[in-house]
Amino acid sequence: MSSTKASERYNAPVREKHWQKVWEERGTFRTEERSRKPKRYQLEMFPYPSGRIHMGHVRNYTLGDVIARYMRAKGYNVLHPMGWDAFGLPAENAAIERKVHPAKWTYENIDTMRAQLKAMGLSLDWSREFATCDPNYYVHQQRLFLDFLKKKLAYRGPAKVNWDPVDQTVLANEQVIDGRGWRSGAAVEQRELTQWFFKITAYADELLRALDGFGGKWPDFVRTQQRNWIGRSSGASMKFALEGGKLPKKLATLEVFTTRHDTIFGASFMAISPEHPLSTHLAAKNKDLAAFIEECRKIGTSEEALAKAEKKGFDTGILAVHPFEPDVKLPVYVANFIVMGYGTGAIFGCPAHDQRDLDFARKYGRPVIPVVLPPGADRATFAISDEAYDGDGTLINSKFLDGLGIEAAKDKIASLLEERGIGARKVNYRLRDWLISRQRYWGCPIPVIHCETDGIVPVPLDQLPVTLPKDVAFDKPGNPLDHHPTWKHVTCPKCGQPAVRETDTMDTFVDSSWYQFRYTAPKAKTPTDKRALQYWVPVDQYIGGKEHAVLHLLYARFFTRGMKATRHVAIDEPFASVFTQGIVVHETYQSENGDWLMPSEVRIEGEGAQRKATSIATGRPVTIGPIEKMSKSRKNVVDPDDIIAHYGADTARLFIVSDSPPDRDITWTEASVAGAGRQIQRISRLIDQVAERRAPKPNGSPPSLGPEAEELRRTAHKALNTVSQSIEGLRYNVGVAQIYELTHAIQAALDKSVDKSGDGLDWAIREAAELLVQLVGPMVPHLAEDCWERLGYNTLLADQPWPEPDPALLVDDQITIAVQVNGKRRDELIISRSASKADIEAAALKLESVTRALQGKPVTRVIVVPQRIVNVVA
RNA sequence: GCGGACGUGGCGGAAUAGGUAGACGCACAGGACUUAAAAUCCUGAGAAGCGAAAGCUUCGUGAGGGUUCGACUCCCUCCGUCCGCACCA
Repeated sequence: MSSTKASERYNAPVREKHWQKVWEERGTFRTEERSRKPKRYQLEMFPYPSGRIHMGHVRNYTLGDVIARYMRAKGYNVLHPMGWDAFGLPAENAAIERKVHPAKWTYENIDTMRAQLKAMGLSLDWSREFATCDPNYYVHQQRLFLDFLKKKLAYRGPAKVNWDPVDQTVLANEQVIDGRGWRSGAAVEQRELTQWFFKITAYADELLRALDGFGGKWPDFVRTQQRNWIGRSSGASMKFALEGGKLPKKLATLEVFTTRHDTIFGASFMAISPEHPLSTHLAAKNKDLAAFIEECRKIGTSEEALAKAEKKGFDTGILAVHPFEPDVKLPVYVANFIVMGYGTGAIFGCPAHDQRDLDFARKYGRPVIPVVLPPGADRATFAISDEAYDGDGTLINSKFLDGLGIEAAKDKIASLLEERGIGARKVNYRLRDWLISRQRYWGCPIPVIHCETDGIVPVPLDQLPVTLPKDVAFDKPGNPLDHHPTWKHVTCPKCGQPAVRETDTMDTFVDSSWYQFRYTAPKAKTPTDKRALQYWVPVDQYIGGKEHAVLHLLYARFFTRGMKATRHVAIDEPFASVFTQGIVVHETYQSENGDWLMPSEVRIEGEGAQRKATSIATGRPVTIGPIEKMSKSRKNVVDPDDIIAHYGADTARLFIVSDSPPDRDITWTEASVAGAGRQIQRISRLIDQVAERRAPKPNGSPPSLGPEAEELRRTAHKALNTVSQSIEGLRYNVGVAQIYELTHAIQAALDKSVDKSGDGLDWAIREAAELLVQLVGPMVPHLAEDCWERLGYNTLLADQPWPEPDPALLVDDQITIAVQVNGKRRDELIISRSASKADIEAAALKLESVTRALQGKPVTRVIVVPQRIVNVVA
């Protein structure tokens, strides 16, 4: 490059700090409190303050920031807040392992991470920041809890937990490894505790039905997974009389829930859960059964473990009488794959038409009677081997049901059950109530008091918040709140007698179930502020990880309904639109002795099959492993700070938005980051060259333009159109590709025209360059701001309205369409956009390439799709 | 085990109301600039084959089948990878 200025490198780290200061000083991203503008609530899932931000955060917040900045430019009053999901298990682990108080650990992490996020140049309104561990936040959550309690949306009930007998503590499923506590190594037991629940099942049907209205706004997979999670199934309850043992009256009939009551004549056994009252009753007098149940307990509480376990049963010797064939008696087993939490915790087994039942029947030698004949199958020869048949068909071997279809048979059985009073049509849900009790310190205290005389007493509102004691010890096993010397001892607010506080804290999913509302009025004296809510909710676009597809998003949906029932909000659904991003993945590296190495500790040479890695520290060879999700355990992490310090935040941001579609996983590679860094420099240089031209600012209507200038304008306006659409559709990678094409076009124009006047090229270059700067603004905001200044403006780019494309420049008069012969492309045709079918056909048939491909065969048909394609069929 | 998604050159990806597959970028090769290197710019390229060249032919979107004038796109079967499974967040 000829000029000295144009060859100067853009010093991103320095300029980024400058612009961040300018934005902060001017309060550029402060949300307007009172505004006539339309609102836009842009939210990304807030982070858990684990220590330092990771690339997943960088991705999440970059994706959101692009929209937030774009919407701001589009004239919206944007709410784009940030806070901290600050309660949770890792803080307590740190307390145990490093003897740091959870609060200290958490707030130090928050300080670190806040500084890191600020270095990313996000357009956040930091004045609304809060942490969920702050009593100013959780006081409102306690109030919500009490309101839920009043409405019976919160209640106490029994639940099974993983109990570590050595650590005297409840374990999370992820803390149970192969049936043992992760810290103590002790065999984990199951204990039944009285726990707090939220009554999410009260809204099961509503939560399910509302999903239908999310089409196009929520990812389909999230909707499907939530549907499956709620798991509505309509079937029937059915009572079986029991024989063969002295059973108390309550246990003498066994009720099951089934969705396949049509297959009742194929029933060959009964199975009940190890936790079923009948199991417990029988085990009291049967040591072998008690041992079996004990064995089942060791499988754990997770559904996954239960499903993977080998199916086992224990014959109780009790028999169940078939409701429609009194002579048929079915043995009752206790089986490890029957879950107490679903239906009634008991089933009848029909091996021919259910795979699990079939596996069980084969194992325990129960008969397999087919009762549904597949269409076209021969009744005489149809048999079940090792695969159950769960398809459609006609009933056989089923007395009065024979010949009926499945639905008709279900209907008949259900009617009979109801007539005889031994069952009924029933809708069942897989969804269970939300267990919110946690026997942990670092969570929101549940604000109730247990009194011997008055029972459960809510803490009076004027005594909220119930704050966590600061002086806690983590050296003893168990819940620190429980063995704190004074904290739990209080007087009953009702009778004044000594009483104890609830020492359970809330699941941290509660904290994140309503934070989206708190941002709209973070300092309000009540949980929410009506006026602020009215303007801001719902969240217009929520962005976060796929792993939250069910739990977090479903809980927040439930909580919103609960808050509506308790008059804290007026809407049902918190998130109008949801987007789930992919994860950030990276290669893994292992030294000879199997230790994992960080990417920064490895030197890579060569490429393809020749690619080799060595340890920088030792010079020894390193094995390059598969590409996996970035994780501390695999050490395949790249610290965002290092990237920002070296290349600048814009490079990290550009890397995030180029190439990979936001919803797919993105592979972090050093080469691609360096590539993004080069693009930053390229744009910077380009703008310098344009600025040096001192071309007129493109105010008013364009001068008369030569063909090159006209072409450049078309390219620029098409890019503007594509980029706008790509941002709105969260397909940034497509927009970035357009931006690169635009930079090429501008560069080519710059190289072409020197001192030529009258063709308006300088004018077009100037216009294209300004558009380019505006288009990259949401993605690489610091660079864009810098370029805007270099183009001679003393305004902030962040305050500029988003440009509008000239529609006339978006459509070409001449277009190229493909010409096929028998479906194979043989040529192309440049033709007027408005060409008729006949014109296109005639033009195509005249082509020599078409004649040649036809090889003299007569044309039978010509398919013409105007503006797209012509296909000559011979 | 159950539920859900994804699969396109060496790599990330583009093209979906079924209509020119491989835009754009990375890596690579050649060239320009340079004493040299870095940086930068230009050019090339899916694979195989034919041709001196312009160019032409065939094959190609995880595998196999189907629908269609035409399939990355729709349907069926299979394979692989990833995510969730209720106390991680």
